[in-house]
Amino acid sequence: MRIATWNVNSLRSRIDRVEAFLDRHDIDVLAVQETKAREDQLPLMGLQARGYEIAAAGVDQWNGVAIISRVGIEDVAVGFPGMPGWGEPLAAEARAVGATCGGVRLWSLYIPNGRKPDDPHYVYKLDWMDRLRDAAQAWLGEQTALVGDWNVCPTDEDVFAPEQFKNSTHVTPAERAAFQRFLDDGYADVVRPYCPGPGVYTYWDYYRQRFERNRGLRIDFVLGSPSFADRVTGAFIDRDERDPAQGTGSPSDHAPVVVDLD
DNA sequence: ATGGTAGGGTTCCTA
Repeated sequence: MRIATWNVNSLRSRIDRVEAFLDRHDIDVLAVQETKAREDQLPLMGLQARGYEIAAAGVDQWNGVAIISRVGIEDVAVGFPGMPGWGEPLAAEARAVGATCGGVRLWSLYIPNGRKPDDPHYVYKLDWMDRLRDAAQAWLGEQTALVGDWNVCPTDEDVFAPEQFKNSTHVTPAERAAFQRFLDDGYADVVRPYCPGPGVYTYWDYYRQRFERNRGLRIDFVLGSPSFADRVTGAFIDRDERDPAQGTGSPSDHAPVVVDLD
């Protein structure tokens, strides 16, 4: 089974690239973030024609997430118990959707950006991560994958210019500690062993030709529970999908991350 | 300290 995660920065404007990506790499399950579409706006026709089903966090928000699967989608959950806003009508901005696909419990996540370290959104980000951690501890015994845009660079090696990010979100000790706690609990970054750094990123800002100069960040991760990690046989970051010179239409600012399971 | 690009929730806001 082959799974992937990709912050597409609008599913509607990226649908041609998404469909081409699914075809090219023979993807079974794709978790997407920043769908920027209501449920009634999702571009389903091409996906359904390819045999995929979709589970989306059904609110009107730019941070929306979804899971696209051709190996079944069961037990869909919008948000997780304890998530800030969980159970409320808008489900806390729909930053998390979980489903069981082909025996794997997959969570498509958009961790709050944080905006600025002195912004209330930064406090919300740290709280959100801790609440996710609380819930995720209960899933360690299952085949669980926490995938998506974490908006955290775990080490200086994951930032093209650490000195430029000194007073920015994504690299603060508190964010790194919040990320590290998932690893301490037993979740593993299953991609890094196959994509060693430095200079390996998943996101490049649109401006200043950051991609062309490989000035990026590594912020998209697949964290696997032990029984999930045991099944991983390979992984890669599809940099070509971030290349404006390749494919149809403009690219997302993130590249997809692909993981193979036995 | 600022600005640069992309997408939508648009003539501004978020990333």
